[in-house]
Amino acid sequence: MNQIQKLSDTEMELMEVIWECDPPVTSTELLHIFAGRGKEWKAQTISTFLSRLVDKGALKATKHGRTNKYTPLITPKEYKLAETQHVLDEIYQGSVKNLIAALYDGDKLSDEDIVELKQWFSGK
Amino acid sequence: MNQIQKLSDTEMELMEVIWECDPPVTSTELLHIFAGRGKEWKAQTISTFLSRLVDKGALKATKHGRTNKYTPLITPKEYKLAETQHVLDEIYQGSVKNLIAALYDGDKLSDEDIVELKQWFSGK
DNA sequence: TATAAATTACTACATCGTGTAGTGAGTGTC
DNA sequence: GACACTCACTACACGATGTAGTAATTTATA
Repeated sequence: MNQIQKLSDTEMELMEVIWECDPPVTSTELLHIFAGRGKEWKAQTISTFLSRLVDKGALKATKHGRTNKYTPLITPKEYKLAETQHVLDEIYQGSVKNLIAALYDGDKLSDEDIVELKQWFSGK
Repeated sequence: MNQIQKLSDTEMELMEVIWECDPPVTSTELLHIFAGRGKEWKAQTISTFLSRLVDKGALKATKHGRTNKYTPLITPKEYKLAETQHVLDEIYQGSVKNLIAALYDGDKLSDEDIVELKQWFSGK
């Protein structure tokens, strides 16, 4: 399993977009997508982030002629799961029960939540 | 509810110790506690962290003569809960069910976990 | 085939958070 | 009143981050 380094907010923004539009993508495509959303980045800015994402193991670059095509090495699911696992380990000794209990004790579990979860578990 | 800023690793280390030994505490007390654990910090280093923790809203300082006494403004529970809530909101749209489902889909929920959780929920 | 246009790789740089600590000023203590 | 201690303020190096310039390479084109 690939260890993935923590991504910064902007790096995540890039990844979200890359995950959405079906990869592989080029820096120019991304440039246009972001321009369309009002993010007027310079081409180099995008390139820098792409390189860093490659360095961090989130993307793979393959040269097609003069252009790089970037492909994700992780899925959003995997990344989010890793984040979650991290929190779980750090704060709750890896125990989901501890997590749930903490939320409950902290009044973060509404009655509806509980009903929903009971139902969910009854299906397992 | 007090908004608390994110604490760095070392800041958390301080907080953990402060939470353990019953507050309020002075910088000198902390200095000795850390010295006892092999953390040979300068007095000023501790002081700086304490100020920052005050700035971040994690501690309150009250002057007793020349000395400051520091009292936590949040409990470990509260802090951890806030962290958890943050992740929950960021990644799972605040839905505990989404979280659980993601863990399940990612094979992070063992059979024992499920049994344990079912049992826990049956008590609610 | 020489040149223009595009894209990447390398480098730069300001800003911020962090870990670590010095200095000087104020305030109890003897 | 001299001394010692503690705090507030300031400093600083380092790494991450956001942003981008420059130079080299490569492709399309005149």
